[in-house]
Parts: sequence; C-alpha cells; structure tokens
Amino acid sequence: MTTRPARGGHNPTMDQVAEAAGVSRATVSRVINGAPSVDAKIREIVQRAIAETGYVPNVAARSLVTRKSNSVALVISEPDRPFDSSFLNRIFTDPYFGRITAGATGALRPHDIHLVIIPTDSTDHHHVIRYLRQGHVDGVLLISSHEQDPLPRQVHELGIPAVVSARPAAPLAVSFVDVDQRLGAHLAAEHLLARGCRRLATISGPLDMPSSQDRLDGFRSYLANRGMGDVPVVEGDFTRHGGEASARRLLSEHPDIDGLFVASDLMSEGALRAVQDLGRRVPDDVAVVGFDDSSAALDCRPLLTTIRQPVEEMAAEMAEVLMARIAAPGRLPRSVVFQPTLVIRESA
Amino acid sequence: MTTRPARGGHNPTMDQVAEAAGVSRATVSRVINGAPSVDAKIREIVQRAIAETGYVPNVAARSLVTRKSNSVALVISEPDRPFDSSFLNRIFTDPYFGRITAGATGALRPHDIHLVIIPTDSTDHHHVIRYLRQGHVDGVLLISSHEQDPLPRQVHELGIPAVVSARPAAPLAVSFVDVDQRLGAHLAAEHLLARGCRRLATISGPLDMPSSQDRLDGFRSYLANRGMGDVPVVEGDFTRHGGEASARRLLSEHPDIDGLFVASDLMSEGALRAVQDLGRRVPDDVAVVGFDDSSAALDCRPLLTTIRQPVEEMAAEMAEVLMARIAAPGRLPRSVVFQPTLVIRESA
DNA sequence: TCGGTACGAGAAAGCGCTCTCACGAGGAAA
DNA sequence: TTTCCTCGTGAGAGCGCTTTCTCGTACCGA
Repeated sequence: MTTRPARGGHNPTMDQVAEAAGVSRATVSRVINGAPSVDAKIREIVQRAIAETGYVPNVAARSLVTRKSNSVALVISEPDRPFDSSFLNRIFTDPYFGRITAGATGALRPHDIHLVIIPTDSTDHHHVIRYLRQGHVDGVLLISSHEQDPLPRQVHELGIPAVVSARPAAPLAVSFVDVDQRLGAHLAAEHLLARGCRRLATISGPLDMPSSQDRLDGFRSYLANRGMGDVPVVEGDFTRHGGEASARRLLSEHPDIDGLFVASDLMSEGALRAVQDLGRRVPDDVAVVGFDDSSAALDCRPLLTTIRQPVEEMAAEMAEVLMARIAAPGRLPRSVVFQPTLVIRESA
Repeated sequence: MTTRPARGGHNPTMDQVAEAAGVSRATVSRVINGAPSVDAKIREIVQRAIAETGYVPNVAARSLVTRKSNSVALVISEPDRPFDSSFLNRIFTDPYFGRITAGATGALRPHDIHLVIIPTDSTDHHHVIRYLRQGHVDGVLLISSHEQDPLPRQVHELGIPAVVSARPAAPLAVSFVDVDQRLGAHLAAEHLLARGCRRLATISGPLDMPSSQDRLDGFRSYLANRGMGDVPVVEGDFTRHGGEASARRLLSEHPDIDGLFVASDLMSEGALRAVQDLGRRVPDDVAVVGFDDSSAALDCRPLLTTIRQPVEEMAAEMAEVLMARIAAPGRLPRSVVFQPTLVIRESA
C-alpha cells in the first residue's frame, strides 16, 4: 500500500469518502454494506476511495441507527464469590471457561460478532443489567450454574436475546444448551462397575448447582438400579484443592473405597494426588473417573479417564442459537442437549 | 420499587423522560451527567422521572457525540499460535492472564470503564486493528511479549492511547509497565547459592520474548559475577508440559544438577513432577525456584519457592496509566518498573 | 424605578451513519 | 413516438444524545 491512511487525529468520515469518490454518501454506505444495487464500476471507485482515505466506519453512528452493536456478552455469573482477584483468577484458570470462550468465539467470528466477556458476582448484577440495557450488546450468553442465581430471570425480563449455559433451576422460557448430566454419571458408574470396582464413592460438585445434583443423582440412581446400596458422597467445589481435600476425607472415612467418580477433572487432579499420597495405586487400588475431559485430564498422572462433555461445541451452539434469536426475536426458545461420552485413559 | 421500567420493546428515550418531568431534554442530560447548574428541585423531579420511566442512556448515541466509549480493550497477543481452541484454552488456563484481567478490572471498575478482552494471533491482527479504529474502545492495554510481534507498533501508529505490558523489544515511544526481570533472576540465583546449591541450571521461557531473555541473562550474569561458569539452559514454553519435558531433558543430560531456576510457576509445576518422578527429592536433591508467584505455586508439591511479580498491581498500573493518557493524550509516554521479590516456601 | 449581573433552562445544531423515497435515464412494450 | 418499468443514484430525514448559545427571570445596587 503506497497511500497511507489518515491517522492520529480524526478518522475520515463517510462524507469525505463520498467526496473523494465523487458520489453521494448513500452510495458509499451501500458499497460498505454490500448492497447489490451498485454499479460495478462505481463500486470499484468507491472501494478505492475507501482504501485511499483509510476510512473505517464509526460504530457508534452505525449502531445508533441500526440498533445493532455486532457484539454479544459472555456473562460468567458466580453468585457466591466476592468480586475480587481470586474470583477472577479462578475463572481465568478453570479450563471450562477457556473452552466456553473458545467455542463461542469460534462460532461468532465468521459473523464478525465480538465477544465481550463479563465476569460477575451477585454484588455486581446491577452493573451487568445496566450494561445490557445500555445497548452495548445485541444478546447475552449467560454462564450461570447456581440454582439460586437471579441473573437468568433478570436477563430474561430485560427482553434481550439470551441463551443460558444450563437447564435453569426454575422453569424459565429461555433457550439453553446443556449436556445430559445424568447420562454422563451413568457412563462413569457403568465403567467403574465394569472394571470390577464394588466399593464406590463420589465427590460431587457444589450441590446448589443443578448440574452437580444431576450428576450425583445419575450416579446414585444407576447404582441403585443395579442393587447397590448408597455410596459415600463428599461435596466438592470444582477446584483442584477442593478435590484433594475431599478425596482425603473420603479415604480416611472409607478406607476400602476402590472406585471414585469425581464430578470434574480439576477436582480429579487433586483427588488423584490425595489418593496416591495416601499410598494407593491408581487405578489398581482406586480407580478414578472424572468429568469434563478438559485440559486438566491430561495434566494428571496417571492420565485421567473421564466423561467428555463437548464444551466447545456446546458454546458454539449457544452462539448459534443466540444469533438465531437476535435475527428473529419472536421465535420460541430453543434448547439443545448434548450427549456426553466416556474417554478411557489410565486412571480407570 | 413499585413502578416498573418499560421493557421488552424499546427503551424510553431522553425526550420521554423530559416530557415526564416537564423539562427539556437538555436538562435531563445535565442531570444525568451531573452538571452542577441544575436547581435541586428540578434535579429531584428529573431523577424521579428517570426512575419511573426506567430510562437508561443509549450508549451509541452518547458516544457518537462524546467520542468516548467508556471501555478499553485488553488485547492478548500471542503471535505464534494459530487462533484455535487450544490457543484460547492456553490463555484461559494460564494464571498470568487471570491476574492481568483481575488487576485491570479492579482499577477500571471504579471509573465505570469496561474491559473488552480480545485474544489474538498474528493471522488476526487486522481484525484487532479494525476493531480499534472503529472506535469501540478509548484505549488499549496490550499484552504482548514476543519481540517480533508487530502489534505494539501497529497500535502505536494508530494513534490510540495504549499501554504495553512489557518493555518493547524495539524502542517505541509507548508507555509500558514491567517488572525488573533481571533483578528477579538475581534473587533466584542468590537464593539457590545461599542454600548451598552449586550445580545450577535453568529452564528459560521462549527466547523470542524479551522477558525470557532478561531472566536468562540476569541469571547468567549473577552467576558469572560470582565466578561460576556457564550453566545448562533449556528453552521452555511457559506450559506445565513444557516444564516437565525440559526438566527431564536437563536431568538426563546433567544428572548432578542440584538447583533449578525455572522461568515460570506453571513450568515449575511440571519440572517438580519430572524431578520427583526421576527419584530426586525436592528441595534436598534438587532445589527449584520458580517465577511469577501465581496460583500455580500453591498447586505444587512441595509448595513452590518463587520470584513474585506483582502482576495484579502491574495490570492496575497499566490501567491507571492508560486512563491518564486517555484524559490527556498529549503527554509523553510514561513507564513503570516494578520490583520482584523472593517468596520462600518449600521447594528451595 | 431602572440598568446590570447572575444564573438556570430551553432551542437547536450537529455527531456519522442508514434507509426511505424521489428522481432521472435508459430500455421494453405498445 | 409515447408510455411504463426498471435500475441506479442522490437528497434528506432522523437515530438519541451532548453542548453551545440564547433568553427569561430574579436580584442587586444606584
């Protein structure tokens, strides 16, 4: 490029491009927005003028009239935590959120839609609501897993297009994308039984999350259906440390455990450490099945056998559903449930 | 609140608030923007009208005239990686980026400025540049650590206020915030020598990063100044796996190593695993000092002795410097260098 | 009583863009 | 030739807000 875009000060406006091209502002607008009814020669001239002036449309002006911002928010809501450094660190360290972001970005990018990531806790909801109402974004991908979280309802009442990351605890006429949690737990139980484990236990996620409840219920019900009694349960917190502590407690209270279903890979990593620290071999003495199939599963030694949920695809689907809702706001909510699969590695 | 904000359809406009309050649009604007020259009674009336109508200013209209968006971009530039799922997963799994985000958010939030997080690779720079030129944001926090990364220069030439996360490789009239990398390496070397280690080695970061070079140079020069010869070096990649592989290689080639300086905590975690897998005790056989003092340092066994860089404060400072530049664009670039400190735990 | 001074509020001009509508030219049909 | 479309372009209104400029009112001192 030999010509250099104007810079530093103000960007050129559409009027200046129009003048440079010797056409009207309307024609420039048509060229930029790909309207078909522009003569090829004129289109060419305009495009050259755009390149020469270094013109870039002003988004504020554009979205003032189109009422579109071409961006959507990814709201990560964790109602319990204080909004502080460790909260953000947890979010930005948990592979789950990375996968969500990756999946959503991948789906949005071909449509030139930007993702604005907004972590939030309960003290902060009004900020988020205000942000959404101000028209910064055209829609919301809402990651919310706690059943008492008021945000899904609040966002829904806002009337802004939204898709939630999990089945809402209370019935809500909102689109969501989820994985069949109970089926995942069934697969884990089935696998542990199949490899001969008989004294099973589980480390659940926080039980105020529907997903944790479903995984726990699914695990229990599968075993109950096979005539096995109740199993020891410890409630974890989806962190590495929490998994370690929970496993320690489980093994000290029930030293004869030979199979462990841990409701997340991150917790499994900690649990694996605890089990091995206590002198048990994995999987021979204690078999461990995780949940997620995140990058953490490959950070473990031995490598983690786990239930894969296709988080990236789920996030991409959330984005697709959201874009459909933005395009046609009248439609009824649409929900998609994905199937988990068993990924066998070394730990079970 | 007994009155309910209008919702679902369009938000109310300022005109409607003005009518409800029986004043002009200009007065409503003044009330919203806290102009002092409004009569207290009228202000009161207007505020009530705002509450009753559930009015929220339209950001597009506002920023069209003010030329401010009240948000800044956090651009995370990793030129080498393909922009795919694993790239995003790495970014969202590395505690470093979590700390950056936490620090920046914390500093920006009191000023009601939003953070738009934009991960990018080299195939993607033009997207980012376009995004910035479109006026989505008032300024940029640029996380860029590779010396051949063209983005800092490109952003600089855009003329948009920017602060970079590290000393630029090539001289550039741009504000940056950094830590004294060489000093950090000195502290690590000093500590290893002080505890009696004599056969040192180091796992560096990618050597196309100035920060990695500085840490390596600092480590070497400290030892050279104490009359110690050259030490074995393996170049790592700032991942857990990379750290593990590097440590394995180092120990197989130099079995007598008794002190290891690893240029990041994440790599240290892997290195610790490798060292122990190979039957060495930490710190007695091999002492390990990391770099960062991130959450990973506490995920290690034994707990990691490391060089702390105050990433959150650094990010907060970046945000402060950026806001100052946005407020007064004419000023000369300003740079801040933080001091690292040694945090002694168990691994050395 | 009157002129001067503050001060608070309204009128109106845009910010840069999209999009409807009107219009002119050229070609097809009559 | 005239009439009627069709197609491509331009004129202009208006999106919702901020901000300047103007003006009306109230209060002061002379």
